[in-house]
Amino acid sequence: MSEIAERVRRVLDDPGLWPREPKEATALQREMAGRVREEPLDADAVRYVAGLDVSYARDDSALSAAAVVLDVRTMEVVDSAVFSAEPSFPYISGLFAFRESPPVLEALGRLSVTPDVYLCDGFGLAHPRRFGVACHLGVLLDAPVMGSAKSVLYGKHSEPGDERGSWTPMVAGRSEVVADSAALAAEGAEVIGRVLRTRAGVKPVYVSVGHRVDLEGAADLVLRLSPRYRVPEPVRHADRLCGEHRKAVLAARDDAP
DNA sequence: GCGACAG
DNA sequence: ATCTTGTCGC
Repeated sequence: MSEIAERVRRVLDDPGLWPREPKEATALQREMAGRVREEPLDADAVRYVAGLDVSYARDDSALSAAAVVLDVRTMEVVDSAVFSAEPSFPYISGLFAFRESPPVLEALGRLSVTPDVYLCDGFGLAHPRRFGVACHLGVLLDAPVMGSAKSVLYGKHSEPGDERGSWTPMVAGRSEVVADSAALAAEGAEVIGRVLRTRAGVKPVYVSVGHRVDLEGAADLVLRLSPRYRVPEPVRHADRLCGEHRKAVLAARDDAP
């Protein structure tokens, strides 16, 4: 069994990490947030990136998670894994990780290639308690994780320029669009993420540090991973894979009750 | 108390 | 997230 698979098993089997009540989950986030570490990420040294995503049935009766590993140097898929089950935690904004992490970890435990860094479809530090799913997975695995979300949950930001690669900082505070978030950052506001235009003229993505990466390195890598579409390639692949898997599971279930 | 609210 | 066809625009 791989090192990651062992770590995954240990984490999933620890009942103390998976509270059933929102109140306890929030308390656990506050506790675990102190373990997040920001470290320099040399995007040039990264080779394998794992994109993570989860797909749900409309009635919430099933879910499928996928992890797809890409070689950044060729942008080719080198490994992938999926896992299906029933949701064990409701969707509550801010407690997203308690719903998505278990199936994602199960998928990660089934990979053969060990990723250098993981990319979540969601936030890391850009979270009310500075502990989004990217931080959560990072701390549980003690691995480099970054987050790339498609909409804002928390934080003030201004709109980046229309060109691909243009960006503005996200700073702590209630979700709000401001005239100049870079000025707020320069005045000392806590920078929690970056609004990044991965495709000219298209809505940007929101990048934040999960664990053991830095914002600069994460944003650099996310941009490289998005040469053509708004959403970074590893996440696009994972999105497609878990969606197909989830549909297949539902079809099989309704086909042979 | 009211509104917001990753996927 | 999911349910869904066509359609507006470069």
